[in-house]
Amino acid sequence: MTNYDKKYDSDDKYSLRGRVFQKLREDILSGKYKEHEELKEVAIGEELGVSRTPVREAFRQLELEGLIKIVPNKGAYVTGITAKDVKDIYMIRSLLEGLCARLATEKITKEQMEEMEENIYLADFHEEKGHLDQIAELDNKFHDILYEACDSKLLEHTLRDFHRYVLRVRQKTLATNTRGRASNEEHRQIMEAIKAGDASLAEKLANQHMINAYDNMVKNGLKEIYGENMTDGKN
Amino acid sequence: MTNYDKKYDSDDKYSLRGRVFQKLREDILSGKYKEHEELKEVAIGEELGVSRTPVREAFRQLELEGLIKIVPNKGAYVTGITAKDVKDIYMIRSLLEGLCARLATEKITKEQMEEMEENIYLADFHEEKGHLDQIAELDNKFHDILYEACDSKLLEHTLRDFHRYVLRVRQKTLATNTRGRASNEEHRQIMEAIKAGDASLAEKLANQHMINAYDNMVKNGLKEIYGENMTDGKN
DNA sequence: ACGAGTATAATTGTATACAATATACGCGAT
DNA sequence: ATCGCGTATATTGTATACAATTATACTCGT
Repeated sequence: MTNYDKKYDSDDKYSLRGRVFQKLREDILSGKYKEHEELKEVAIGEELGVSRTPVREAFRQLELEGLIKIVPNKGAYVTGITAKDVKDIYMIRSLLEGLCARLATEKITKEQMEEMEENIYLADFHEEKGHLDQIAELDNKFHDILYEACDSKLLEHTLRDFHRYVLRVRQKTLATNTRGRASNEEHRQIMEAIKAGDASLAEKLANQHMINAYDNMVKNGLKEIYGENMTDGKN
Repeated sequence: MTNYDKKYDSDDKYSLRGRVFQKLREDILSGKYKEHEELKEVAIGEELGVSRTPVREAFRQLELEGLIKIVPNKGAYVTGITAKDVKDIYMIRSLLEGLCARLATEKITKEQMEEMEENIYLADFHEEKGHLDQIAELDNKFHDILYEACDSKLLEHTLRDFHRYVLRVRQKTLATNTRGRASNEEHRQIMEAIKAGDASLAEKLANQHMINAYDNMVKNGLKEIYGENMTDGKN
């Protein structure tokens, strides 16, 4: 019997392809490669000291993650996120994070619950100290815990994708204002609803948490960041 | 200025990689390659008359579509769908198809509306005649139209992914009983809600449409098909 | 007969060579 | 000057060669 169902990271750190994939994803999300920039196989291969083969395979993965777009016989381009895309993602996430919280209410383990409480405690601490990087990291972590707790591989995977997709935008806004405190307070309420076993409440709070996050983004600078595309998202 | 944002199929039909990708996807969904079966690069390359290179790249894409799982240095295996996966997908789809219908209510074009009405009309016809294949195809088509009509690339893409993912299961059950008629009737109600501009009703109906589809699957044979994994999905 | 260890084969991972395609440039005609 | 066209160049697509890893089979000792 083979062990096909063992848990392997699809982006393994040990193959060249995996390393290239991770590096490029990091560089795109961090903004090293800007929107619509063309990624050339040889250039990236030389920069990382590998041949085109693993680079090309990494490209295929990046494309399906939505980070680049490959045009046959032409090239690979970093995908742009329009303001409308961001709005759509938050609408979708609002529903799915709600579902996730609802499911987590019944499925969460004691360890995960503790991790969640610790996360909120730590976030409070760093909020007081004004450690913006840690706050952003803990915010991501909270959602990761929630995704894991819902006990649905598919939902977890889907939410992670969307979450990652908006990281570029989210980090900038979370670090520039007082949303951190409010966000953590909402995390606390979600956590307490889950702890109390109130699935409906947890769902509703998670729904609203996303709506608030989005509203905040719109208020604080989404327009500047993606100004030229804002017309699309006017709706 | 480059035309990076033009619409190209990510699975282009003209490159070898694209053709391999489509062929393998088709073969997996149709059941030619069974669950947990190992796909070997050389074997598939020879069968299709191509080298390993395009096959390997197609594999990367298939993995991110969730159809196969690549274990580093070992091989590529067709992923199994557990009963729990199916349940999760329908939960997710219930929410997202609802969102899709809601958005479509405001965004649908006259052409799409007509296409939808025609779809339902045709489905009625084939239902009378008992043309099971056409019924299944029209069912898929209805959802495709709806996805397009919501005017959200991301939501459309997400829903298409899930839809495709359960095709293996869905076809079997839709073709074996009287769900076809009920399904088309629900399509009609959704369509009329959209036509009447009642977004909330359209959303609610689409939600329920998915729940009904799932319930029907459970009643009619999901257990047989994925019997050995049903315990996971007990919930 | 059984298991450890090792050689052998099969398979994937990576690099390179070659082919096809798209882009850029230059040259000439108008 | 501008447009058309052909050649040169760059870039991606594919095939093949080689390296590394994993699976298999066999030998040998007990």
